[in-house]
Amino acid sequence: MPTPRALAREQTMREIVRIGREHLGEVGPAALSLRAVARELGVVSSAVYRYVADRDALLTLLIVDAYDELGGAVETAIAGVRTRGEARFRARILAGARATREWAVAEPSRFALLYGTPVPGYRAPRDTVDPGIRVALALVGVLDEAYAAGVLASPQERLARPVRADLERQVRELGLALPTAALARAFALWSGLFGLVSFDVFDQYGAETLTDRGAFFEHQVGLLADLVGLPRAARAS
Amino acid sequence: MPTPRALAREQTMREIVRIGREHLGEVGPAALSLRAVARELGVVSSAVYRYVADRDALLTLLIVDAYDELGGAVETAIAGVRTRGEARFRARILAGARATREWAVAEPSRFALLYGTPVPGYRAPRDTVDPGIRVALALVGVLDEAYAAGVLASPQERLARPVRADLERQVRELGLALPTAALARAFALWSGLFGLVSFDVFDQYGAETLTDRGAFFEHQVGLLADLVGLPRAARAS
DNA sequence: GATAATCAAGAGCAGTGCTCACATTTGTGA
DNA sequence: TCACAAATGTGAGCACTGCTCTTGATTATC
Repeated sequence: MPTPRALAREQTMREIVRIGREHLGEVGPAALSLRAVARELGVVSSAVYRYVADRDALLTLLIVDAYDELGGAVETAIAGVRTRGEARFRARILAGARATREWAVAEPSRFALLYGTPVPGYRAPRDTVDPGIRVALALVGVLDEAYAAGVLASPQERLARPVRADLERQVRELGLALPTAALARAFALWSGLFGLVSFDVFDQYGAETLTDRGAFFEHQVGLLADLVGLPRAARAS
Repeated sequence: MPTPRALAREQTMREIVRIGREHLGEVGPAALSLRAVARELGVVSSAVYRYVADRDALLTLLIVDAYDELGGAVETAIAGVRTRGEARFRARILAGARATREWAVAEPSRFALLYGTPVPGYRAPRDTVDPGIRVALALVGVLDEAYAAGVLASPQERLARPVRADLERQVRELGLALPTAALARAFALWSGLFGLVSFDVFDQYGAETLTDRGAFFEHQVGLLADLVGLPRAARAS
């Protein structure tokens, strides 16, 4: 039976995260201010240190929060795909990628918090790694299923010994059916996806280079899906 | 004939950039302090505003500086490739990619300044876009040559209309021989490369996932080179 | 040589993260 | 029930930040 004080504490905690998230949306990670959060919480600045050790601790809270939301969005997007047959895997990857981009475009500051410059002096604690790889796991999961269904082309390039060893360990730890070379390609999909989204959100293409970034993204993800060995919908039968 | 004062000014300017670059290496973009630069310059904090309008202006200076160095490194790496025959294009792309990663690993803060979270409230001015695409241009140049030499496979996927229009304009403006679909793939190479480097520099792979990141990177870039249509060295003759 | 542009200094404003001594509230064991 | 201890909030304070403004010194130019 939780004491009322504990309840109040939990609620204050949630409130802090809420306000932090809100401010993050307005100013970006580097400018996030504990004092401003305290102000909006209606409390003097030093009081918030009773709940949050550090500015870094607040960032960690917000990082986990953001990872969770992004991970959830990608997972539900993948789960919501209704396509049937061999094309379903490619459709799932596309849906997950689209969800990633849409979340990032809608929440650029939070995306930046996760995949941009690490905040100065900030070292990610343990709690952030599990939610951090959720998106990657979702993508790899789809590819693993595709492989099990015999839809995924098996790459035949050879891997250097240390790379092979690392990937074999990953395959074991995650309990995958995927061959190691295919897992390597899954990594390419993952980092490629975030390269695309970063360039988009951080405006790395010139301002007037692309008129329809959504369509461009779609095409690029299609290329990544090719790379990873997923067949195109229109089969050359 | 430049007056001595103008000379002094230029030298001070260079000194500011030098110190800024140095501090950047220690603290990261968000924590870069004009006051600290002034201190090390041996001058009171307000004096540096005679040379640099803003903290943002200093960042712009450093951004251009970093873009130039990275661009130069990539260009000389590409120019230094001695491989002959059809394999030379792939070797050049690999060399450029390697140079990118090596520069980024050696200068994580400056890489972050270029490709990480845009600094809060910072809007890139005109001066930064030209040096900003130097790496991209170098890569595209290699691919264009490869295409002209008949070594680059021509992709046959179709492009959505807005994407095709944008890419066609790019082809025209840059005076490329490359088909638009190949340019699309060149973009994939570009963003993929920076996705890889970002993940590496910003520690996005778990801390203990990869034991030999250099080898892993090499493999991944190889995949991107495949994607873009460059033939592997070992031909299946 | 007088005038005007340039540069440096120093004080000051508003903001930041964070610490500490202190007061108040709240939970708990004797 | 009451005293004691833990938890929570306050306000002052330190050292730092970006940036502005006034004042004084230096330097170029007419």
